Amino acid sequence: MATFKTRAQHVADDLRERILSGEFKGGSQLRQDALARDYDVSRIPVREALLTLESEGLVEFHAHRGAFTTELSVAAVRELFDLRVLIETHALRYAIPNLTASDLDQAEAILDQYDAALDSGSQIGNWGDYNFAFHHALYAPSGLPETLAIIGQLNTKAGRYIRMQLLYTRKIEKAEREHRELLKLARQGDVAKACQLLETHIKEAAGSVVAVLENSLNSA
Amino acid sequence: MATFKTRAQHVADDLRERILSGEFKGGSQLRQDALARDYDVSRIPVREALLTLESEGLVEFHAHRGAFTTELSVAAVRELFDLRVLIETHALRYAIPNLTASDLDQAEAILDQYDAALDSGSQIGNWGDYNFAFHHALYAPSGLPETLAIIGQLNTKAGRYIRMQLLYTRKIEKAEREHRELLKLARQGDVAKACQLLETHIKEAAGSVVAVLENSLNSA
DNA sequence: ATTTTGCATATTGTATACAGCACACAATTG
DNA sequence: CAATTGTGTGCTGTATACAATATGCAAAAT
Repeated sequence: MATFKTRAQHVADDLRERILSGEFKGGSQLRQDALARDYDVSRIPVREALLTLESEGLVEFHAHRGAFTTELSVAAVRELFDLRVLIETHALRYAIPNLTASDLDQAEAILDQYDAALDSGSQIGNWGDYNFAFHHALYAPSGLPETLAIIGQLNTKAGRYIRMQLLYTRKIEKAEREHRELLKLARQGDVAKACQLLETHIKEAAGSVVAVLENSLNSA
Repeated sequence: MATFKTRAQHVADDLRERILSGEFKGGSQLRQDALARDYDVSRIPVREALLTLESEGLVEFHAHRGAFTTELSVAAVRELFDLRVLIETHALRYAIPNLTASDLDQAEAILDQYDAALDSGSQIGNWGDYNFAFHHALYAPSGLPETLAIIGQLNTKAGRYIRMQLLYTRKIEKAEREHRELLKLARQGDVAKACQLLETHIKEAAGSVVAVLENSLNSA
């Protein structure tokens, strides 16, 4: 496959990472010229990258005024996480009957890998990526590509909030335990319980993000 | 607000219409140069338009090979319409308690407007737009912008299939009756029945699209 | 003092020009 | 003859250059 990556895609990938990491506050203007210098490219691939990020909901364009990072809001968190519950349980329901041993092992491997990284004292860094990789591994066997795409979208949009949570709370261990439990239920093929757990898993995450966010917005 | 429209946006809007209308078969290559001449602009806004359409799922980019319209598939129809049921009933559930008299009147006005256009013997043309406008009017009071955005996405993706259905079947009258009925249930505030009807409404549409599509793919 | 009008400037949006990759077909080698 | 490697062409991807718009500030008018 060797899928070639254009400069625009490189810029998009890196810039997405920077936005999710919180380098830019909500509502910051992203000047095309500055970014172009940053990445040592012309403004054209930068514009294309910004368009991509716009479609992902991380950035908004205003004609002749440029691109701004989208604002964070409590309402958006609530909505995004509600949608995650709705759609991810849907995907999980379809996926569980199709899960092969290899699928389950792969999902477990992701958890182990992350545990190892965590024990070695390294920084959380891209926990969000591990988190999504695990969830994705569970849903993928559903054989529903459009659904997976939307789940991916929701997770990139929610990514900024998830990072916030991890930065300001210490819920990772709890999430990890729930992941293990979720995997166990999936292994047993218990659709109802697995979906139930997934629902509370996501809703609790939403709760702590809202707490963090309300705090940070009040103090601002 | 007077939102300025860039050339890229104009091209995107028109091209989307052309793709949805079926002017391009699935998998057709969209040559940037030709489109640029078509719209009398340079290739840059064309590229940006194509990127927008890619994010909407109507087009796919392959590096250095260009943009192609996405392929149609029965599996995609099933999935997209299932998602519509899941998410649109969710939105409707939240919207109904918030519906004001003015909201309901507005929705009804859309139906009347369409009936008038239909009686005057004009072509179906943009029935898809009316259809979406009506659904959107019902969901908007849910106050869930992210959810509405996803519903919009699903509808543009499904748009190609919906047009197909209308072109090859005579189900519009039936759909219109169901719309009236849906509006009535919404007025009564009967969430359960309204969601039930919406579900069968969408599922039946899916069924007839699948029938059309299987036919057309077999004969190809 | 407050509002309004005009200009200056910075930044975006687009056209034009060029570089680079992919595919097809010819040439070459075993 | 088959497989493989060169080479040319057409298109995409990107840089550079230019046009057009929004914003801020200063000057003028009420």
